[in-house]
Amino acid sequence: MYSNFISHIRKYVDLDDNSVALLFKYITPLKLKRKEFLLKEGQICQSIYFVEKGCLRMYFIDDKLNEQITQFALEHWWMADHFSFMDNKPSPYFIETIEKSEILAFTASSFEAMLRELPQMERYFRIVMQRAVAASQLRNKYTYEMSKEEFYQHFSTSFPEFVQRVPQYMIASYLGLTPQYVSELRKKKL
Amino acid sequence: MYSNFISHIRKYVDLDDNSVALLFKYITPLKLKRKEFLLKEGQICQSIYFVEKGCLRMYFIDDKLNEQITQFALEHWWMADHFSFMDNKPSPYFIETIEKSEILAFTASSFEAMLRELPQMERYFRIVMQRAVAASQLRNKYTYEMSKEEFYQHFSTSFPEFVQRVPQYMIASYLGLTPQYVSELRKKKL
DNA sequence: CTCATTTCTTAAACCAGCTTAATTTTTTTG
DNA sequence: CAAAAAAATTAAGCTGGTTTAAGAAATGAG
Repeated sequence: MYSNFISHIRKYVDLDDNSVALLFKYITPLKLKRKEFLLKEGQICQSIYFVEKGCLRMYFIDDKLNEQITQFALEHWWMADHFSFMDNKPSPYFIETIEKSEILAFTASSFEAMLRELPQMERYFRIVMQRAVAASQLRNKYTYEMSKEEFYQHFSTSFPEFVQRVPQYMIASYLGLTPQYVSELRKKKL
Repeated sequence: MYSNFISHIRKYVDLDDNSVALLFKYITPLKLKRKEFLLKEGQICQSIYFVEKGCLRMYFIDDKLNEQITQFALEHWWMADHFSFMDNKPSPYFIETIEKSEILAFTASSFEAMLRELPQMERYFRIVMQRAVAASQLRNKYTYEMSKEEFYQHFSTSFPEFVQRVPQYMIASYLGLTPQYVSELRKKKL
C-alpha cells in the first residue's frame, strides 16, 4: 500500500514498520479522475500532496487570461503552494490532475502532528526540501545560460517521459514559450 | 555573540542556552574582507554559509565569459550550492563577499553531526528550506508574469537595501538584464 | 589628493521569440 | 461513428530587450 510513498521516505531515513503504521494515520488518500482540482485560485492550500500515481500541474491565470503552468509533479514528487500552506495565505494557483491520479495529502494540522510524533519525518522533509532548493538552483541556472530554444531541447531530452504524457502546449507554457514557437522548434529538429 | 544567527534560529524553534553552547562547537566563524571567496568554480561546496554580517553573491561564468549572478545573501540569509554540498559534486559557482563580512560556516560533516546531536536543528532547517522553496516559487511566478522592465521596477522597490549596497551592474546581472538596459530604465523613470 | 580602475551612460543597429490570424489535425464525447 | 472541442501547425509582421562601441562619472587604493 502506497509503496511509492514508503520507498521514497526510506530512500532518505530509516522508518520501521511500526512507524509506517503510525504515519498512515495522518494521511488522507485521494483518488482523482483527469482534470480534477486539489486547489483553486483564492483558496488556501490546505495540504501538501504526494503523487503516488498520476500527474499534476500547478498554474495561475495571467493578465492575458492564459493558464501559466509553473510546476508539474509525476510519481513520487511533492506538490504544494508552500507560502499558502505555511502562512495560511490565499493562493494564486490552481493544482489540477492531468491524468487519473492517486494522491496522498497531509493537511497543515496533520503535517504538524505527524512531525511531532515521528521526528524522523522532520529529517525526511528537511532533505526533501533541501533537494527541492538544489533543483530550483539548477533550473534557475539553466534559465540564465540557455536561450529558449536550448531550454526546450534540454528539457525534452532530459525528461522524455513528460513529452509522452503531457500535451505539448502545457510543456510550452511551463517553459515560458508560445505553443507556436515550440511547433516551429519541432519542425526545425526533424 | 552571533546574535543574528541565534535570533534567526529562535524565530522557528526553541533552543535553550545549553543547546546554543553545543551548537557553537560545530560552527566555523569566518571574518572576510571585500572580494574574498568562499567557493570557486570546480571546487566542492564544502560548507553551508550563514551571513551574520555583510553581503555575498553567487555567480557562474557563462559562455560569453560574463559573471552571471544567480543569488545574493544579506544578513541572516543562508548561502550554498546545495547540489554540490549534498552530493559532493564540483560546483559551477563562485561565492564571493561584496562587502567585509562575518560568516558562520557548517562543513558537511559538522552539519551532519550537529543535526544528530541537536534534532531541533533538523526542524529549523526543514522550515528554512521549506521557506526557501516558497520564496523560489514566488520569484519564479514573477518571471512568468512580469516583463523585464516590470521585474526590475518590482525588485528595486521591494528590496531598496540592495540598490543601496550592491552595484547596479550586479543587480542587472541577477535580474537577467544588460547594464545598458537598466541604465535606460532608470533614465526613463526620472 | 591623484591616478587607475570600476561603474554607469548614451545611442544605433539588430534579432530571438511573440502576436495575430487562419487552417489542419487530433482527441473527446454523446 | 459523427460532431464538437481541443491541440497543433503555418506564416507574416512586429517589438522588447540585446549587442556593440564609445565616452563620462564615480570610487578606492596608495
